[in-house]
Amino acid sequence: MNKYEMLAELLLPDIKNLPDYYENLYPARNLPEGARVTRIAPSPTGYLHLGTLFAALVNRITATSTGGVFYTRIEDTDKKREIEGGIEDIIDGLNRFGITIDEGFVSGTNESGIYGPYQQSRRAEIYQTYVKELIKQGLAYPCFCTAEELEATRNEQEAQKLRTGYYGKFAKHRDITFEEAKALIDEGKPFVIRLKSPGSEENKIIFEDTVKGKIEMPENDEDFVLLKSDGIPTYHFAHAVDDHLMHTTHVLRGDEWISSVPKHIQLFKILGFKPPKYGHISPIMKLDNGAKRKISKRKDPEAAVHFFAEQGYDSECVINYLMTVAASDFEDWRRANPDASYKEFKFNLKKMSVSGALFDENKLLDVSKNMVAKLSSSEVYEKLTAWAKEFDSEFYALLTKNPDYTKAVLAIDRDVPKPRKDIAKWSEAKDYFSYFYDELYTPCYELPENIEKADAKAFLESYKNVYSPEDERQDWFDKIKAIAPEIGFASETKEYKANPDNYKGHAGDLSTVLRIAITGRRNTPDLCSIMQVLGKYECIKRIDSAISNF
RNA sequence: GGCCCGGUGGUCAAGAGGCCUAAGACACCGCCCUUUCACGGCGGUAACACGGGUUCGAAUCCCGUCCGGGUCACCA
Repeated sequence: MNKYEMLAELLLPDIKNLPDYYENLYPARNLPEGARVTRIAPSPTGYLHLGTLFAALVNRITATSTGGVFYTRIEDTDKKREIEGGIEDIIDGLNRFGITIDEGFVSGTNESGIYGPYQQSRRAEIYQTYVKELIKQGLAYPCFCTAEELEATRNEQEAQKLRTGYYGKFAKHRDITFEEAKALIDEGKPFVIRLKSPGSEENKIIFEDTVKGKIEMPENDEDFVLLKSDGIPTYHFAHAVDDHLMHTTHVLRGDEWISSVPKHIQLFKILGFKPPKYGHISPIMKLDNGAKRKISKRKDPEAAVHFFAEQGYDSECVINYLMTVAASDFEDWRRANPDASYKEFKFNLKKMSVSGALFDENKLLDVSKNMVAKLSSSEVYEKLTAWAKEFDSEFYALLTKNPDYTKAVLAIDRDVPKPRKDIAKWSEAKDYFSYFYDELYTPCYELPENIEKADAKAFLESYKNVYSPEDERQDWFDKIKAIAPEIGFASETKEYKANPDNYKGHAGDLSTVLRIAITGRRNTPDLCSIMQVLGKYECIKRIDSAISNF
């Protein structure tokens, strides 16, 4: 045994396997040419974040459009930050948005796949096996520096305006001998394992980022930590080992990782692994006091994906919105394929935006409106009530008290060739449909400026006498037109426009009066249908009330 | 501060040296259609960060400046 081998035994005495054991355990995937294997590796430190959802979408769609595999792996190597239920929250959250997972944690805490375990805290032995091999080859070594010592050298570097970090002459234990290490271990000193970086800052590495293009950076020369003192790897090391063993072809992650690519590439090289292709996704930003900044968990409610559920955005709408952000050609495709699932879209990483996009709620609203307008009234009923059940029990009770009535309400202007684009998110529905429910309805008797109160009253008085709840559209409007001349209004809009001075207004204005009397607002779906749904008793009641309140 | 990445209308963006008098979408405004409300159609306001090159020609290539973002942990 040479010195390095002795050191390896001293440091990791319990590791008996050789890397080959794992290389054989996790054989190459049997996939067709061009199939991409992607993954998302969240750490269970909090609720599902918008950025995580976005990254998951990009990975998912990349795998599906190449016939590949998308899997999840839990990066729980930092026990301090872990929160209870974090895994389920993220995995189930993904599923709720229709992101299906082929392998790894597929739902809740259910794991599947032959490349597991898919949780880093249960893979310690695997990482240690590879680290041990590195130590044997003199490519890794123990470092006994304390946090204070590290802090001190950093201060020193800053004072001398030098690059901070554990490298070169600042790598105190780089050449530690077996004897020195043994003495320190016998004293019970904790240690980490660091890489003995063969890199130099003078050298440049160039890599082709699948979304950002060619990137050139100085080679890594830092002896960064591979294994923490608890024997658990850092992200960098776990990434190299896992993505190699799980045969990931494309690592698509947030661009905050871009600066550690030199470390990663170096690791793959040293370990003798073939590096994956990297694609760095720009974060979704937010405008804050005129400045663009990455959306933040702490400050922005919309950072938590839960926000969208609460607001009543349909999960599919959110995904479609995210697709417009992810792929600049998605909207064109959507126009050409209005009814297709986004999953059929041929996604191309190169079409991704290189700079971070601002989160645009208007756009989300628009995407949602268009999608909700396509829903049938029974689908709307299902989704609306499901939402209300979870987030607005009072509204839910109202909605479900008389399901047939609610369905009739929702059917207005809906199951038709050109549906109304009105609701974008379910939380808007309560106000939007309020006049259908006495418990929610607050009348408003404000007339437009061009209509006199006396005329409005006179019209309503006449209308009340001819109104019949059975009237279909044509009859319904004919009655309004018939009354118009009696009170100085034109029955035809054209007549009025031809000679505006001859009339007080036109039949359209009178329908506005009726609309206000019945619904308290000037903008609603088809009034005739509304009156049919409301029924005679309610309509007469509201008309009477309007006559005395105008 | 070092190292990276980016900068086209209010927002998302197309754009790979001449097709750019710069597309499209959202938002906003106007008009038209219309038996109400919508839907729809048409149109409008509005942009290549700045300065130098290279070139017959630059939004596109190069350099610098400025601005924005990221990163510099035993966090991921």
